[in-house]
Amino acid sequence: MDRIDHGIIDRLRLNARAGYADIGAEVGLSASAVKRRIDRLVADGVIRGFTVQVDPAVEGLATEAYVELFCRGTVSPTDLKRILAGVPEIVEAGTVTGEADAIVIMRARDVIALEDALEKVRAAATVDHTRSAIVLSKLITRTAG
Amino acid sequence: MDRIDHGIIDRLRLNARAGYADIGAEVGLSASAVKRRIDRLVADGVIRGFTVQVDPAVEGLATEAYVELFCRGTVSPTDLKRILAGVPEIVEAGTVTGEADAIVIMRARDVIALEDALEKVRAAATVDHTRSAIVLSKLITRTAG
DNA sequence: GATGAAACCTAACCTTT
DNA sequence: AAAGGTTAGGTTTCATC
Repeated sequence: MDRIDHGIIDRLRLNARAGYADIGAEVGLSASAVKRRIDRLVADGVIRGFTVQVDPAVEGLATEAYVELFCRGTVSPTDLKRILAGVPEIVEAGTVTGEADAIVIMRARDVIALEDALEKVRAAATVDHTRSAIVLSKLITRTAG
Repeated sequence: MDRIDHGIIDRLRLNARAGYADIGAEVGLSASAVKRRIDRLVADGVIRGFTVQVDPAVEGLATEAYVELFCRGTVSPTDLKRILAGVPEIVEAGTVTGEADAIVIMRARDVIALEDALEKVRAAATVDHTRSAIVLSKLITRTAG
């Protein structure tokens, strides 16, 4: 993982279908040298895969929300994980510093479906309450999701 | 967006570098028909781009934070977008319902780098203050990011 | 990094509905 | 018209040196 590997990954991030020669021109390497590096990055697990970014509206997952989770007493990350794993609408979740115990990102077809999913989270005995912020307009999306 | 388009996207999701002929064999179309459909999906904005999934640990972006943004007066989503677009550490951002004007997800090497990035956001005249929650442990990751 | 054979992409043209 | 198939060329990939 040197400077050139990072350059190659940056290029692939912008366009995973770019040709080896094009990438090589950017990072100052021949096409075959670029291919050897990419093959190695994939073999080593640095690159996990090549994927496509799709308009969420088309996917039927237009409604997104950031949800803060507040629990009763002390809950271990393992317990939280078990509770959240069963809700497919949860796209991302993590324990956090600050007031809340965890922050959860959810995606669903519409607000109704989102509320249903939220109800599943709230149903857990350890969950005291939640605070949701529904996304109105997406400003930046640099993840593949 | 018929059944075949969805099939093509599913294939691309698994491997964005797959050849047109390979995809065609899966969905029952010739290579050129597949290319025409993919070109159309990109032109129509259904496919936003092709990207790479990288092991976050290797990338040195281990530290993540959810940041609530509070602005002075009224700020348009367009203005917000302009402010946030210049900070590469921002992975996702959107305007939201509730108290905050926007929620921003950031990723950086460590807490120091995160603070630097946060400072760049705060530097904007329209930003009044921010409230950050640093991720302690990731519980669920269903996005490609 | 260069080479050459094989595979692939791409655009033009033709056929089908 | 709109969508798919076929073909031919130029280009890219990929193993080998």
